Amino acid sequence: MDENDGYILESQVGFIMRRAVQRHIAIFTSLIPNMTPTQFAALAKLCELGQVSQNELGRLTSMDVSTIKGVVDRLRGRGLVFAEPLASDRRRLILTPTPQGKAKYHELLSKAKDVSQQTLSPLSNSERRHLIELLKKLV
Amino acid sequence: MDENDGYILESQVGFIMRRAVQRHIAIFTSLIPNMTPTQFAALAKLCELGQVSQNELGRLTSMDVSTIKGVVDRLRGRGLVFAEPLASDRRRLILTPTPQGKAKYHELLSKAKDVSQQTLSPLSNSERRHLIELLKKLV
DNA sequence: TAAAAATTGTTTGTGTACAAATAGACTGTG
DNA sequence: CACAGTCTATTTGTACACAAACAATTTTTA
Repeated sequence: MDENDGYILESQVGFIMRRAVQRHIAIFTSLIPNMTPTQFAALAKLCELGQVSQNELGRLTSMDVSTIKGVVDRLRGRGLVFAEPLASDRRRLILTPTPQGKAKYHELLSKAKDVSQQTLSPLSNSERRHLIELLKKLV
Repeated sequence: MDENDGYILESQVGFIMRRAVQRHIAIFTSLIPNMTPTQFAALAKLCELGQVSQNELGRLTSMDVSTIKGVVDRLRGRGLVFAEPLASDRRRLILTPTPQGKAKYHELLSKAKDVSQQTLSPLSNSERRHLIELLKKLV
């Protein structure tokens, strides 16, 4: 009997996805050195919506409550996001992008597109579409 | 012009991959509650090789030197891995799976296969092969 | 052989990621 | 109205992930 019993680590979907994400983050970091992919995702979604509570932003960007708190705190610390409790529901912490936050988002948008392109650069156009389609079925 | 300028967060490859990895880790955790995917990868590779240095194991499993140290320390703490300095090159920390480590690996192997299958369950067989093929081009 | 370069491992600091526990605030039903 | 359940946010603890700096040990090369 084979020791591995037919289990090849390098062919497991989880292992490969982890490596693909690592490569993507490296590309992101090289093109956008002073912001993380997670921070950009939160800022982008917030700029798209204009106004949203912290937990709701977390849900929309697939971040756990304590993760989104850390991300938002860092964006607030950099003056890109403004937060205040909602008067009509004092549980909620309402977030708004600051003018600098909006400016930063628009400034980084084309680079963010480059990140996606560069991540997908080993693939043809039809392969890119196909990959996105398959991955969307996996979430 | 549109505010988003054609940038749809939910369609960016990095965002989708992050979500797919989150789902995969959730599946892994539900089927194998007392070990992380990373720890299992390190243990699996070590059992496959029988003997390897810590940094080399990190390279083979795509883990940074400080990441692999933490992972190995936890495996050692659970008695699954044995470590000792190599006499002929005193920089190297040589790792070996303990008998319990090998037993644990073989015990978890079929569940690890289930994790991969369940992760890919929204896809047909040909889609699964295609996804793996495309992802391998991305690493 | 002596100095320079490379390799291995450790440590520190920052940033996700998630589980679990907690507190405060709202909502719905009896 | 009361109170049970739900929702928001915070806090704590564990575990990756990586950059950067460091010490110790080979290896290279001048």
